[in-house]
Order: sequence, then structure tokens, then C-alpha cells
Amino acid sequence: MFSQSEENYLKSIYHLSLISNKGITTNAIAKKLETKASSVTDMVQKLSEKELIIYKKYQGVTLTEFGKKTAANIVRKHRLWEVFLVEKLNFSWDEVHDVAEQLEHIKSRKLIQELDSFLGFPTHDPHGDPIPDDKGNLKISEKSLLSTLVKNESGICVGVIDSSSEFLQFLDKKGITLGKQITVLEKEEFDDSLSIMINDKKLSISQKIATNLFVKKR
Amino acid sequence: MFSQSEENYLKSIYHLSLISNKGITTNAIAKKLETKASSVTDMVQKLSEKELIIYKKYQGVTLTEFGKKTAANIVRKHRLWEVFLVEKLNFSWDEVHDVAEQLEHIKSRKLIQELDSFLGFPTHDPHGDPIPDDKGNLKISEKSLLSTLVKNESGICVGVIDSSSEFLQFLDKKGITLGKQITVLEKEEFDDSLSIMINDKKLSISQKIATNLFVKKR
DNA sequence: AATAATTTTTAGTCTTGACTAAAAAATGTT
DNA sequence: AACATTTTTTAGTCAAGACTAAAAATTATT
Repeated sequence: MFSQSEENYLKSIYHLSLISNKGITTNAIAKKLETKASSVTDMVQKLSEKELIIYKKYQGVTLTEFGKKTAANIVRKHRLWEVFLVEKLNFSWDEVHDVAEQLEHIKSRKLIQELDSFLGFPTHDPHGDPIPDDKGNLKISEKSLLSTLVKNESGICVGVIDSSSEFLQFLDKKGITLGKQITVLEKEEFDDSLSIMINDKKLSISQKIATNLFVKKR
Repeated sequence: MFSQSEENYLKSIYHLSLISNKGITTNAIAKKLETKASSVTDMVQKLSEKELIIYKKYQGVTLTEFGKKTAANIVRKHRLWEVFLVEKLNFSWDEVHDVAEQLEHIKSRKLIQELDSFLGFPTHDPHGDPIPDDKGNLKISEKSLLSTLVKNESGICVGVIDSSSEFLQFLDKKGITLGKQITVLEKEEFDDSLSIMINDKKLSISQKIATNLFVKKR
């Protein structure tokens, strides 16, 4: 078994390697975990000894198959707990992160299997992110940033990049939730803002919002 | 907020003080936590600084009001999670302890309030132990050890002292579960064993079992 | 290619929570 | 009351995981 610290490092490396597919640098990990590069070096040596990652000095790290599976399992737990909090305990999608961050470290195989079943084997968490299966496989669905749609194109809102409560509450206020259809009415050149149609209403959306919201084109 | 270690010490002191109501000795805590007396001394000084307990060298410790409330809250979380595991996730009463031991340290006021409500505000955990309310109050019900009943006396099974999975599985095998009525048919002098009636069957019960099972007399 | 800037690692320190061995206090026994 | 035993505390270590400051390696710039 791994410590909470080790698990947190592992999870960060996993998330980073989903975006970059190159070696993950010490600095990138330090930034993600809000810690110092020197602390990362220490931990990375430890994870390497435990065969979770491959580490060569000054070269960054990559996950081993074992590390990948272990990390996916932590992510799986995190996202299942998020579903539980929203579906069963009346949490809203902007409140779940910190608690799931704690719950993901609970160690019990049976607990997760039963939770999964209790929740009806959900495939996505409340932010639209896919839940890895118990083998650690994660299906990547074809989704596009809202900002990539052209005029008159439509999509179903399926996820976010930024899942801070500020952003999510903002979306709530605007009536933007997962599953809603969005149609791009207009794209402004000078500030990359959008005019969209959602809930039968016209809405103006800044570039920042449009680059943090995923839609599934249709 | 307190560390997991601090919380575990606090909980042990709380449990010990429910039985003894004298000062809790360093050694008693060490035994309960399966650690060394010297480690206990260290921690006890820390808890004292944080005003959770009153500690005078060589005199043992007692909980402050603040400590009592804090400890009761941890116990509350532990027992609510146990109910959740049994009622919602198909755990049996002998499987819940280790997982609840982890879950009790999750920090979120909302989580526990919502969990309590989701479970229908249960008053007892799967072993029959009462769940403290959110103020830290614990109602003590009049329950008696099965071994204290006299011939022909009856009681409803309401709890256990030993909640090890060995003991609980033994009870399951014998068909002894919470809520069942037990009538003492015979008491053997020479080994303090009992002959009881349960589920319309006669059963022979050793002294060890009879001193670990609570009933409510009727 | 040489120097400057950045990134990464090393070396040394700190805190938490545990440990062992020894000293001190409390308790039990004659 | 004096000695023996047990309990508790103190002093000194250790490992995990973080940090700072300085050194080493890499990358960028002229």
C-alpha cells in the first residue's frame, strides 16, 4: 500500500501525462502540487524505487504500467465518490472536490466495488470526466472545446477543464449545466467572445469561459 | 483540525473513560493503541497543549469538555459510516470496522450531516452501539450482559462488547443477531455456561459468549 | 562556443510520530 | 520503613515528508 502523499504525487503525474505524453518534469509536478521542486525530487526517487515510475536524473518521469494502473484506480475512487456526493448526499458539483480528495485515499477493494454498484456503475463524474473501470482503463470520448465551434455549430455540454467552485458556480448562475445544448450564434474577432443560444436564451460568453467548457459536437 | 494520530488517541481515551471514569493511565492507552508508553507520553503532552485533555505527570489524563465533544464527534462519524456500509453497501457487521476506522477521519461537516440524513438519522450502529448526536451527546440505554440474567429471564439482544469479526461471525453462525429474543433456560454452576432459547431452538452458550453479549431485559 | 538563465539535484534542517534504553516516580511487599 | 517491582517519563534516534540554500546540469542567448 502507498501513503497519501505517494498517491497524490502519482495522481498528479497521471493527470499531467494525459495532457503532455512526454516525460513529466519535476517543475511541472511541483507546480501542480504547490510544493517545491526539491521535495518532488525526493518523492520521485521513492516512487521510482517502488517501480511506479521511471525516473532518470534531469530527464523527467514517466509512469510504468503498474503506476498507470495504480493512478487510474485513485482517479476512479475520486470520481465515484464525487458521484456519490452529488447523487446521494445533495452536494452540488462545485462542492465535491475537497471531500473526494480525502475519500480517494480510503483503502478497501470491497468498498469501491459496492459503491460502484450502489451508484449504478456510472461512467462519468459530475464534471463530465470519465470514470476509469476497475482495470484502470479510461475511455476517451471525442469532445471539443466550446471555443473550437464555428458559427451556427451546436454541441451538448459534456465537461469542464477548470473545476474550481468559482467557475462552476458561474456556470450554474448562467444556467449552463451538463447535458444542455449550446448553439454558437456569433463569434467576435477582437476578443474571441461568443454569443450562444442555451435554454432558448441568448447569452454572451467570454473567451475564458469558452476555453474551459467541453461540448460534444452534433 | 487534528491529525489522524491525534484523533485516534482522543478516541481511545474517550472509550476508556466511558468504562473507568477515573484518570486514564498512560499504560492503558498504550495497550489500547498497541503502542509504547513512551509514545503515549509524547502525544498526551501534545493533546494537553491543545486543551483536549488534562494531563499531570504520573497522574493519567482526563478529557476536557472540548476533548469530550471532539472525541464524540469522531465516534459519531465512525458509527454513521458503519451504518452506511451495512445498510447501503452490503457489508456484514463483522466487515465494517477497518473501513470505518479510515472513514472517521474525513473532514467535512456537510458530509456527516447529509450522511446522517441520508441514513434516516439512525440511533445505533450495526453492533448496537449508540450514535452520539451532533452536539456530542450519547444516550446510554439500560442494557445488561447476558451473563447477568437469571434462570427463566428473557432479553432482546442489543449489542456486543467484542466486535471482532471472529466473534461476530460466530454469532451469525449461531443465528444470534441484534433484535432477537433470548431466554435463559439453565445456568451451569461449574463453568458458567448457559442454556438459552433463541429462534425457538435450544442453544448452549459458553461463559465467554455470555459476557460479551448485551441484552435489554424485559 | 562561451556565457547567461533556468531547471534540477544535493546537502542539510525541521516537524510529526514512532521507537529503545535509562532514569525517576509511584506502588507493593515484607 | 526499606527494598523490590511496576509504571511513567526523559533523552536520544529514526523515518517520512516537507523546506531552504547552494551546487550541478541543462537549455537559451549572444
